[in-house]
Amino acid sequence: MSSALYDHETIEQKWQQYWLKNKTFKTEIIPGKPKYYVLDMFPYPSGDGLHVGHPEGYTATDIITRYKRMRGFNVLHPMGWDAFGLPAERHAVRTGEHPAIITGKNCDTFRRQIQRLGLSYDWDREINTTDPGYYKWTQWIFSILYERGLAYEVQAPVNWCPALNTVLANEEVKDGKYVETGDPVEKKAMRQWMLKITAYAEQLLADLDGLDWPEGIKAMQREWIGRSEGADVVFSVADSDTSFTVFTTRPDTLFGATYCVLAPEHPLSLNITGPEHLHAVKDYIEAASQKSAQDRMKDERTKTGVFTGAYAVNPVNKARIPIWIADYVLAEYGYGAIMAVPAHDTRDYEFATKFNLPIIEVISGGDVSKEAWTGDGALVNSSLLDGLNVAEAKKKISGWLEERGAGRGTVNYKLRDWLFSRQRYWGEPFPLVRLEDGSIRAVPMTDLPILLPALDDYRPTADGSPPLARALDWVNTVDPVTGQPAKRETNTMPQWAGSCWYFLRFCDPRNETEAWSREAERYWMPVDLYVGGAEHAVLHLLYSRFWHKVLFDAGLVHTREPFLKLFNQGMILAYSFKDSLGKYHYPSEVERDGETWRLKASGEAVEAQIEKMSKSRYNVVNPDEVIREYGADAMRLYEMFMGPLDRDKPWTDEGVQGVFRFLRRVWSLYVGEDGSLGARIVQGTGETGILRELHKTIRAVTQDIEGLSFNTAIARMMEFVNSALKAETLDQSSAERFALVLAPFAPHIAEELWARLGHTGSLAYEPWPDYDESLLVENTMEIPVQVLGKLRGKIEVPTDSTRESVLEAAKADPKIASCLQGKTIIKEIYVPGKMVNLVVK
RNA sequence: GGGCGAGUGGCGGAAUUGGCAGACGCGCUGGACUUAGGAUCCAGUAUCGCAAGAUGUGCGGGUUCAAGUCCCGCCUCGCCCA
Repeated sequence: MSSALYDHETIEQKWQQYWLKNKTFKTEIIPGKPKYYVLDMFPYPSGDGLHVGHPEGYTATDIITRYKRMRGFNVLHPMGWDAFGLPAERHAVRTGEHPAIITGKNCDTFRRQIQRLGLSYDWDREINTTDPGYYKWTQWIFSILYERGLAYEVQAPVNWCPALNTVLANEEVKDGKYVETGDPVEKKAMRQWMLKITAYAEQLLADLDGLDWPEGIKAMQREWIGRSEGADVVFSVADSDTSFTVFTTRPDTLFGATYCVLAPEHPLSLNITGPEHLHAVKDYIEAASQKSAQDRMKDERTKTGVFTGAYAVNPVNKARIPIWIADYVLAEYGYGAIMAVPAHDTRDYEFATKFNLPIIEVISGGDVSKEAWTGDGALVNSSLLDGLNVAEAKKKISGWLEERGAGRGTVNYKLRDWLFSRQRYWGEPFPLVRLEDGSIRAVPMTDLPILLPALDDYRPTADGSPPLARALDWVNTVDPVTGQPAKRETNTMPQWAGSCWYFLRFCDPRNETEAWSREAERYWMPVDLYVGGAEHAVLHLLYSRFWHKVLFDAGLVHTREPFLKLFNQGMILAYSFKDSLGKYHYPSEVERDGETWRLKASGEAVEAQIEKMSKSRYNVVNPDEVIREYGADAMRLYEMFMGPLDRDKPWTDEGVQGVFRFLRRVWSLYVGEDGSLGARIVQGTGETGILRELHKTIRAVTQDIEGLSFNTAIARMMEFVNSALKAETLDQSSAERFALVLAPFAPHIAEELWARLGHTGSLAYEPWPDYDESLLVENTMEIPVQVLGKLRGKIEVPTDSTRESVLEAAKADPKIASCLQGKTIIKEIYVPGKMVNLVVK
């Protein structure tokens, strides 16, 4: 092993095999040793293989993992596959092959690619959500939710995506489209399973405060939960014995309510409508049912509505106010009914203006003849509330309503219950059977897992039932308790299910008798650092927090929150090239010509832009190719060197070459031309200047790793190597220390250098090098001197100089002296160790 | 419209509490070595200027001995919520 050149391929293969064979990164509970749990958002193993975006987060966590190990922590760093999902199911539909087969192949590809990056996962903990040994426990957790009354069935309008043949959760739909594919989504009434996440709304909101998460993500979750304080107010319907409740965030404006609005879906809508209005109301309700919620919100500008002919009685002043039906009120929010206060609500104002409804000012401060006033002010026209401000009035009126049984102060949430069933094959079957009398039985733990049956055809049935309905032998079963005939649920769980608890399974992945042992959960949880993309801000992170809280209440985990610190890596973008027709071209087909890019073949100018990588834009960078050419260490280093971890940044091939050159320079620092240890490396003491550089580097890199500022850490190491290559000698001990510092970033080359420095075995558990503060102190320091805030010169003074001597030296400097000629110094500023500024006149 | 984030050389990006703007890398320019160079090494590289010097962190004000950093008012882009 004495090749002179930096042969990344040989080195990387050698050490990857070494790590695997020696199980270098195998992790076990070591009582008393401090633990650190570093988690990546585990990937869906798609058929396209790894994308350069994946290794960004994985490399970052691997650096932290390797660093923490060297710091003496027992680090849990596992990897697995979130492998249920639609692409595998589509493949099954097309080919008739069981989705487990393609899933297995894809996992193999991902594992191989990830292992080539030299990531230090404990592969003995690998998990796969589609493994019956795993989803058995997903089913078990569902049973816990079910038994705790948190899972229920509804027949309700749900988000149906015709292109996918399945329903979707609220969180998966935006602007009437599925967020992943953009396929349109419509409302359809279906029987579905829901999880009562709303029962945890308050806790999910409150516990955000204690988390070390990006503020933006916390804000998004807060917004999604959408807590609003207000009041329920009961309005009776005039000349009848019915009444309805509205939720309002502005009970203070109750005296300004001039009409009420029911959502078209409101149960009273037709009942209260007078005969002469019935036809119009029916038509309106029919039309509204065709529109999606998003359309209804979007059409805000052109508000529509219809009068019912009925009146409501305002409980505070017995005023009779008309009841309208309008689709700007959504059935899902609050009670599907509002009191409208046009003077102080923009949407109500528009509606009132359009339909000539009265506008009564109850809060002063604006001009309600022009627009709604939504700010604070003194209450007017409000009898008992007059003179109060908004906050005081809210409080007082809530109490007043409560005393009279006409309402009460309440809290409302925008968060809806989680639609938890999907009409798909490739997901976890529900651990439930339905008896002939319609009652539901949870399948006992001893009968889990409920395995997915193999099918000849993975499509939905002709009558639109989910694919599982084809497996008649499977569907028709018996009640495990009574033996009576029963049918299985044919819906499956959404892909989110498996990822809601995988971090718990990683603590104890081979346990066959429990989902995790109490001991393992106590030792490893919570996750100390969780790194992944921001696209999961609401969905996965909210769902798994919810499950975790349920498990906490069930006494199965010991922390309220699963993830202490969260970090979102940015996206890796890439240049794409588009011709005048809008057709994309591969980067290999274009070349630079000064400012413009041209097609190599025709010379035609093309437009270059930085975009998200995608196959259709022909700008995807394949990590396998990068590794083949430059090696895993270069790949890792480049992804970390591109810029701050949390920012989006474009990939450039030249950038990879830059870090590759750095690694070659590192190699040449240690290895001589004949392949043996370089002549520069000496025993005993080397140059002191380089020793100081090393200690500065260790300090900087240590701080940068702690702050996840890997780009600057790498810059520091580059500086060190540049200096070290200029030095005549580098002592053995410094050479060793630098190899250790480099190791978390570029582990293969670091291991190889460590070995060539005479060590046997891996450096993975070597202590992280300390730096010596006293070595960092220099005898002299350079002080910049400004005159009137402008840099005019620099002086070299002893580090322990007094203010007086520094100022004297500054004034004596010839360049400074010439600037001072003919001027009077009116102020002398010396920032110790930093700079001098002389103010002159 | 509201909330959050960003705007610094040709490019990616550095810059404790306000204290030398442009670290490090790419690219580019020149040179060395070489049959060759898209390898490697050396030097240079914010802008204008021969130079002294002047100007420079999206725009306009302000605070300060000193502002990329703090304050006020704008503009542009990204994300989230309406």
